[in-house]
Amino acid sequence: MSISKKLLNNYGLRNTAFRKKLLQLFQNSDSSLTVEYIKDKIGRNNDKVTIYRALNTFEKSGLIHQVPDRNNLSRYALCNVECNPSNHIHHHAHFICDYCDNTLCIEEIDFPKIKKIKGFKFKKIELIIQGSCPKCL
Amino acid sequence: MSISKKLLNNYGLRNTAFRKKLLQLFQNSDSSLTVEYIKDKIGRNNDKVTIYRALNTFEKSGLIHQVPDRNNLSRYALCNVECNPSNHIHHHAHFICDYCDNTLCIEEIDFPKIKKIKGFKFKKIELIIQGSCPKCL
DNA sequence: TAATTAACGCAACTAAGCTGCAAATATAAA
DNA sequence: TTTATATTTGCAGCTTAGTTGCGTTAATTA
Ligand SMILES: [Zn+2]
Ligand SMILES: [Zn+2]
Ligand SMILES: [Zn+2]
Ligand SMILES: [Zn+2]
Repeated sequence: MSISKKLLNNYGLRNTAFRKKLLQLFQNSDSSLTVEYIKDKIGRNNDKVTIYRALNTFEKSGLIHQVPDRNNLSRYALCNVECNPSNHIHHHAHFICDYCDNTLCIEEIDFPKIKKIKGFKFKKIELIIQGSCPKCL
Repeated sequence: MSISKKLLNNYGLRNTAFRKKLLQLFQNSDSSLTVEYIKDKIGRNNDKVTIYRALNTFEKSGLIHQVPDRNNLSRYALCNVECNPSNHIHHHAHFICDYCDNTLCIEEIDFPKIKKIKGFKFKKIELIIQGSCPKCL
């Protein structure tokens, strides 16, 4: 399913000019985006509240997913096209660069199998790696 | 080396009444603590700034380490006694409970070996698991 | 085109965490 | 023990990411 089709279908999202611009920002980037970056790129015509709400909506729809950020800010990356509101689980690692503060989704890593522990129920496993990214190495 | 001795030795930390109380809170708990919890337990005589600064100092000394929190709040847990200012790396997973919002250090999990990827340098690997803890299962 | 409903923009708010400074307390020196 | 020095604490006020409410605007539907 194409991303614009998902935008239309899921939750009856309306295809507004702002949302198209926002989606393009993600598609034109090879990494995740912070609100600050989006604010800068999208121009100050659009309010930060609009950005926060759109990100929220996009996340619920399975268009984007939140990724960890070195400074604990809201940060999002595109999902693969298989995600949707009810199935929205990723099996890739996230890499945080200590130097450029970027976060990257890394599909190349074999996601570790974690064996159960008595007394716990595991629902989601996240692997976060810190270090230096190709640009900063 | 005992924990209170570490408090004295490392970084020349002064053994104040507040710090002893704070350290005891950690020692008397089997999980990690938030600032909110500390505020409640320690009484309102002590200012939140004092708490934040003490936590910061404790972390630098290798007494405690920050753990992930479900709501992105500051949350800390005791280190094992081997930690110190210059060697402060943990090889255990962190478990976040979706129901009681607690975070637990889990030593029982075999920490996965992640193989290198060309272009990256990995310095630290974190494993974060979500689900329900024994109390909430 | 008109009616309906969702999205947007603005202003004001919330709350975690930080900074600066003066007063209090712990340690070291005399 | 007293004095001097350095660190910690408490207070007040600040910063800023993210949220809430509400009236206006724009997209979809009939
Ligand atoms: Zn980098
Ligand atoms: Zn990702
Ligand atoms: Zn629980
Ligand atoms: Zn831990």
